[in-house]
This record gives sequence, structure tokens and C-alpha cells, in this order.
Amino acid sequence: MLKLTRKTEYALIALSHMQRFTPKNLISTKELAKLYQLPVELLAKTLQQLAQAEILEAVKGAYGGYKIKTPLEQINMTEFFEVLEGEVGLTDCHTNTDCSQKNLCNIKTPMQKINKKMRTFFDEISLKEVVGN
Amino acid sequence: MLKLTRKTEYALIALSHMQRFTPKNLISTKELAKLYQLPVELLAKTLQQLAQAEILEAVKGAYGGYKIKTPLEQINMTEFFEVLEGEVGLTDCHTNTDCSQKNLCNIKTPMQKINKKMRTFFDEISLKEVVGN
DNA sequence: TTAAATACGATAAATTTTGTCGGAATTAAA
DNA sequence: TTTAATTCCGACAAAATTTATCGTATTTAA
Ligand code: SF4
Ligand code: SF4
Repeated sequence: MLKLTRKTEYALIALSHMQRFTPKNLISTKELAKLYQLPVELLAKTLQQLAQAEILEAVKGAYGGYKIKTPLEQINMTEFFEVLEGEVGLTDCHTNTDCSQKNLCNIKTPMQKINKKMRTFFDEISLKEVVGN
Repeated sequence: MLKLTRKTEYALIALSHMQRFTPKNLISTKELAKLYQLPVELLAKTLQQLAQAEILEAVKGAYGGYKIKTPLEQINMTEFFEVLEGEVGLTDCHTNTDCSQKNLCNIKTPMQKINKKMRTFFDEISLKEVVGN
């Protein structure tokens, strides 16, 4: 509960590296996986997602790889999380229709407020800040 | 990721009810479970945990049940979450020793800061606020 | 004495996360 | 033109966590 998933951590580790060491150059999944002992395939998918979201730029083919596309100062944690995981919030009453408590639930309304607060909280933290340096 | 567990939601639903309808009187697990269609056994354990933490007062035996012991304004979400789940934080580098990345990890330090920030965030939300009314 | 309740531990089922596999498309370089 | 290194994508398997259930002991008011 409230923990990041491994996937998200791997993404942060990769971004941190790129930011520090290869901001202008490409780096491949394989290389990153080796450097930080991450499972290649999972990291691969993660980076692909970041590329789709245009956080990274992907270059295919031999000698290809990834580099940061959008400056990390310009991306906030809410956006970032929502690229990799679903919507940010402690509950998913809105999106998720299949909560069997829904009708009887007496905390729906206050939870909506907390969810908004939490989004705001993560809105105010930039990816740069998390990735450090 | 970032979602409450069912257990925590059940706890909130129960507390919300007690706060509104039985602040002075006892209510049993069974009754609560029936009212909100919650699985009795899981709710039972949850309430037991809250009783251990002195958030609830438990009265054993026939005609027993639970009622709120500590005013909900006096309990913050960090405390509350930590009664039911583990430590609040996006990562568990500190407590958890078995992260294989630990040595190589390049986001440990910034993550510590974010974790602190998050604790502060939840420190500032009282249980009363979440439970509504 | 009985019935209704909390307390606790073990276990099973379901779900989610994590990791793996196989192959397709792309492209720089030999 | 071929090869090797890469991104890309979907399906699957394994592991971990969450959720639900069961059995039994203890407490206590009636
Ligand atoms: S309706 Fe209530 S129980 Fe269902 S997800 Fe929303 S807050 Fe949780
Ligand atoms: S050491 Fe790094 S990878 Fe491990 S839990 Fe902490 S932040 Fe996550």
C-alpha cells in the first residue's frame, strides 16, 4: 500500500542515469540493465512506455537506444505515475465501476477530496526533483 | 500502486459509521458487516487491530462490540495507515534490507526526501477529515 | 449454562506484480 | 546485401501480496 511498483522504480533509476550521464547521447536498455542489475525485459517495456509518452526519445536499430526527450523539470509526478500505472488516487470509485460497496459506501465523498489533494501533492513534485542531481 | 487496501477502506467505513451513528454506543463486527456488505472475518481482524492501537475500545462477550476510543481529530493518516499497513513511504529502503538494487541504486537519497514529504502530507490529514461528517 | 461477542492463528483463493519468452520491425555498419 | 544490435509488442509463467475463509479459544451478559 502506497508503495511504488518495481517498474516505476526502474524507470526512475533509468531516468536518473540518463539525466546525469547521457543527457545528449543514447543509451540502450541492455546497458542500463547491466549497470543497475535490472531485469532487461521489464526495463525494456518500461522504457517503451516512457517513449510512447514522449518522456524519452527512442532510436531503433543497431546503435540505437533512448535519451530524455522532455526536460524532467517539465514533468510532474502525477503525470509520470499515470504513464506507468493507472490514475493517481487512494481509491478508484470514479473510474472503476466494479466496487461492490459503491452504493452503501459512506466514505466516497471525503475520499474524492483526499484523492484530489494527493494529486495536487504529486503535481507539485517534478520528476527532476525525484531523480535527484 | 498508491491505492488503499480493502482492509483500510473497511476500517474507514466502519469508523465513519461509528462516528456518525454510534459514538457513545457499542456496535458489533457482525452488524457493521451486514450494514455495509463487508466480509465479516476480515472486518473483524481489522477492528481488532484498531482496538490494539487504542483507536477503538473493544468490549468482549455477549452484547459487546466496539466504539471509538480516541477522538478521530487526534489521529492523523500516517498513524492510521501504519496501524493497518506497514510504514508510510513510496519505498522501503530504510526498513527493508532485501532490496537487491540497494548498492547500485541512484535514487535512494532523493526518495528519502519524497518519503518524508509524503509522511508530512498524511500527518496533516486527520482521520476525522477522511471519515467525513 | 448458554449465546453472542472479541481474539488469534492457520490456510486457501484471488488478484496483482514481476519476470520471461518468442518473434517482428528497424537500421547502422560490415 | 547481409548481419548484428536494437526497439517494439503480445502472450505467458512465476512470485508475491492481498483478500477471504475456517477453526478454535476466551470473555461475559443474561
Ligand atoms: S466506493 Fe467506497 S469502498 Fe468503493 S472504492 Fe470508493 S471509497 Fe472505496
Ligand atoms: S534502494 Fe533504490 S531500488 Fe531499492 S527500495 Fe530504495 S529506492 Fe527502491
